[in-house]
Amino acid sequence: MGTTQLDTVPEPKYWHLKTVLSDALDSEFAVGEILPNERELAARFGVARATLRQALEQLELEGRLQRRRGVGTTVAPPRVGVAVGDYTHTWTEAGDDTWSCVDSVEAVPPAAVVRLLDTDPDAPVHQVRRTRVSQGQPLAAELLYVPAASVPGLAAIDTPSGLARARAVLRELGRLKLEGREQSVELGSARADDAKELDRLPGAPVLVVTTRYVAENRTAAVAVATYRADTCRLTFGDANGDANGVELLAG
Amino acid sequence: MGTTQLDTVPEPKYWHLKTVLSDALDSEFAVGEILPNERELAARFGVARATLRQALEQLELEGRLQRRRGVGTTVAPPRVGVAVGDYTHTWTEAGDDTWSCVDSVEAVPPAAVVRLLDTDPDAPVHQVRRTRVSQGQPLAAELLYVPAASVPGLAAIDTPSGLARARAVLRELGRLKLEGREQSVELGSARADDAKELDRLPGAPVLVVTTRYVAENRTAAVAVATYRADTCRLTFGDANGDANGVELLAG
DNA sequence: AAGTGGTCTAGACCACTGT
DNA sequence: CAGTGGTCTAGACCACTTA
Repeated sequence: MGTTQLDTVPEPKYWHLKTVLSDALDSEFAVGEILPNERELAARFGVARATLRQALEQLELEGRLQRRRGVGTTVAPPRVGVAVGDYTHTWTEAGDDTWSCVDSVEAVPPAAVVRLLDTDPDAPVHQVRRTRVSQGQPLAAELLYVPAASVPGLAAIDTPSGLARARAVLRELGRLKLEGREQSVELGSARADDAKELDRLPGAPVLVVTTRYVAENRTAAVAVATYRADTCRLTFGDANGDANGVELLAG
Repeated sequence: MGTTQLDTVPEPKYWHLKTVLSDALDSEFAVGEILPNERELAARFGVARATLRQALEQLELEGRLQRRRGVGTTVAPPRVGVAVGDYTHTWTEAGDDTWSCVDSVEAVPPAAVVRLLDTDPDAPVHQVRRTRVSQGQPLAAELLYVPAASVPGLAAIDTPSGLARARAVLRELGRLKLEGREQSVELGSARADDAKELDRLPGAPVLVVTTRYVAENRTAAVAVATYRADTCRLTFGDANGDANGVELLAG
């Protein structure tokens, strides 16, 4: 298997520390259990606190730990599998694991989104903010960009803004017959507003899912959803008949 | 748009620094250009080097920068879109953007993979190592787990190990008629062996794509591919007719 | 050999959470 | 309030690349 070469390169301390801690998590700790605080752990391992933190950071990145300021470091449960590749809950708003609207405004989208929408760079579009929650835990925050052309039935002065308006946009969007969809996933860091929805600090690692919805041979809408990278595993089922959206890839 | 509230919470220095640097990258630097070194940048902004590094780290995570020890920090090109959701190049080995075999051994897979394979926990399986390269840049390292039952035509003593054996396993695997596939994406950190293939340091952030191949109502194989999170954007096309695997979501 | 980013230290203070 | 994790400093040394 792996290179059994005698490490000519000495392993960094934090890397070794991470391995030791990881093993300890498997054998000596239960999910939800709280670890000794950072100062004590650092002392116990004979390293500076910064070095210990480097190890903890990696373990949190891998979804093994959860750190909360003022509280402590706890052992994280296994990541939740979140379906992002099926059509079942696209615009609907019902059940435990679906999107729920927050609000809506009309504004000019960022340049990156304009490229996908192929609208006028200065043309305002409907922006609908949604969040996805499962089992009480916030999973994702989304910003949906809907050109006015995609919701012709929506009177501009229908409702000024807010939740009612968001629902109105989605209702109109539901009339469209989707012909296809393109998605991409990349690593990002949470913007301040998203971080707030996700109950994380700004800059927290997130998986950014960009979806381009195609209808009538045009881009009907673009969604940019940021999922908590520490707690989520995104699933793209191809031949699975899972009823609800949240399901594990493993048994 | 953004909360225009007067920040009751003072912004961390590294966060503000990141914003400033990000803007500078957009306006004053070209792709591939080399930045001033960390010590000088830190002095220029009047912060400790560790603080500056925290900002650089985030920008690297977002794919804006590329740091190489002994060389310097350069402005990264936009992320490459990598198709992971189509069937075209599954076992084949040809062209610029495909998998190329490295070697193969027979060994007992880790527990997490055993759960997906539903084989005996102690039963060895064929493991094929592959790498995915595009435009000279390594994109991903993969470990394919193939139970002996999926490749009945392969004599156990066909070839001892190495590249020839890897090709033999894939050839036999090609005889199977795939019925479906399940994929998941999650954030991870590169193991030492993967990091070497990806030309990164151990612990570098990666997107781990786990694929379960289904044939004849059984799990034919499981692939665990780790993509460089800094340089890759994974695309899951649903209605796109892109010929080659590497294509942008945007135009 | 010089210059780069990567690791590590031993402190300090701040922001947040609970009681 | 005491205790937690988050930020920040000013140094030091190491590993690596390039010339």
